[in-house]
Amino acid sequence: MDDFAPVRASRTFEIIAEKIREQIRDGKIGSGDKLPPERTLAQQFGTSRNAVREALRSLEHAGLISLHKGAHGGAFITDGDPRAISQTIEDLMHLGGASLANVTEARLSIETVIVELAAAHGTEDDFIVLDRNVDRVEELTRARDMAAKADLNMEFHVLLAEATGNPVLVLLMKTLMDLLRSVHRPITAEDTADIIKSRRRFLDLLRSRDAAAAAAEMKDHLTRLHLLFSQPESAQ
Amino acid sequence: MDDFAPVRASRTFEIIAEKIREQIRDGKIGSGDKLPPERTLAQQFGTSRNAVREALRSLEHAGLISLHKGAHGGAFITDGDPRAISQTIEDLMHLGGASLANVTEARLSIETVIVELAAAHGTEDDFIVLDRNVDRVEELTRARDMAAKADLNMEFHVLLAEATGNPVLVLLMKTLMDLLRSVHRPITAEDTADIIKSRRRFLDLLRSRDAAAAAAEMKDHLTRLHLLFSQPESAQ
DNA sequence: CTTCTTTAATGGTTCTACCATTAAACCATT
DNA sequence: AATGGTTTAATGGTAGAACCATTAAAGAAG
Repeated sequence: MDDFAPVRASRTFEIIAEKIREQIRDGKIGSGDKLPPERTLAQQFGTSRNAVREALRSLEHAGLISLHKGAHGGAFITDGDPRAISQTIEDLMHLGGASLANVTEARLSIETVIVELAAAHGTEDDFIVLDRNVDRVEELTRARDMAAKADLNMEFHVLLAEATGNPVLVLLMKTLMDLLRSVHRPITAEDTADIIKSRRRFLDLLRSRDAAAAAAEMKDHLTRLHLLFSQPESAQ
Repeated sequence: MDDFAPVRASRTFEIIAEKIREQIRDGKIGSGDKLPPERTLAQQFGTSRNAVREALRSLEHAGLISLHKGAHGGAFITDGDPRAISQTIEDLMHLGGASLANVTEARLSIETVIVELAAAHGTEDDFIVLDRNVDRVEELTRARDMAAKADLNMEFHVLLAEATGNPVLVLLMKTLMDLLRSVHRPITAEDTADIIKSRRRFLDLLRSRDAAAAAAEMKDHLTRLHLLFSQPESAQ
């Protein structure tokens, strides 16, 4: 591996960014808090406003802060936006030559693992949240609100990841969903009844802690969707 | 999900960054190429150098470019640095409250999947590369070069991911390894003989395309290491 | 031919000024 | 009093010029 990478903590804006990161790590500032205005920060750190801005730019790109203009604007600590990662992966995909099929395969693989862990560690509360999601999908299907339905369908997978109790897996799933969303066409109306039925079966299996059967059900469902990929309209 | 996010493509440095991204996507500039100097870019885009610098900052944080000072320095297109993602995930872990155990669990899960795919899609060339890695680990063990050995051991997992032929999985594995490396203590000398033996068995199973047995061997090995975690010295 | 010095290119930093947007305070009309 | 417009101050965004620090190459000295 390429260890011994040049250290370069020399640049002042990196130091500034690191100091702010520290404050977040140490809990001195947390989600929702506002950082002082740029001019104040520049004075406090004894640097130029430019350096502060470049530091904020870096933190913003990392999804740690979000900037708002105007009076009572400023830099606010976010609750962690996974889109930062998605963007990065998307960039690297272009450089590394990854395809949509690669993303899909990775997603299928991770989903399988998540199902197993969710069956093992998921609580009844987790399952109820999943139930509700399916209920809402059913409603929206009747209302023919396809855009909202697509979002909910993606949310299902994220909620499933949350049932594992592992934030890292949640993050990975969110990232992959975000990636897929950026290239997907609007969802179609068809197959929805099937999806809902499959989901209900899946949740039953999850409740009975039958990881293998649940994984099989999910895999079955996903590969069926996977087939739709090559066709003009696909989804989720 | 939180769609309808504020668009905000207004800021000029974002437009600049996007233009450069486009050039990379369209292949007009590629890995290793050098961007024009900041002053030139500012002139070309008709903006201030400040805006250009903030755009470059963003691209740098994304791991797309790397900046070098001095004559013949400049902004060079990289081949995609996964450390950008690691940093981001590390940040989000702090915000989201993820633990080292969470990372380890995620890694174990993904590793299992990777083994299966590697057994299915890996070529003899891939396996040879893995053989060589184990050979080198053996050498370094005799030479007692622990630092280099630790790197090689991590490389093994990345190489295994490469055997799946899926760049996304490679990226995920690199990221997780990078995360683990940042918190790991130096590897110990013990158990190395076991590791090497286990790896050789593992490669044999991989060659015979016995995904299940290979996964079992790897899982066995990893969980044994996992146990060492709670003890003062651990590794890889 | 080697070694030191100079030089020019380039990113890093600072400073100052001004623009654009936003929310709140204020005021005027109804 | 309620409504609606206007001003104002706070704050991020942009611009431009000057200077510093570092680096690699060219040139000078030995």
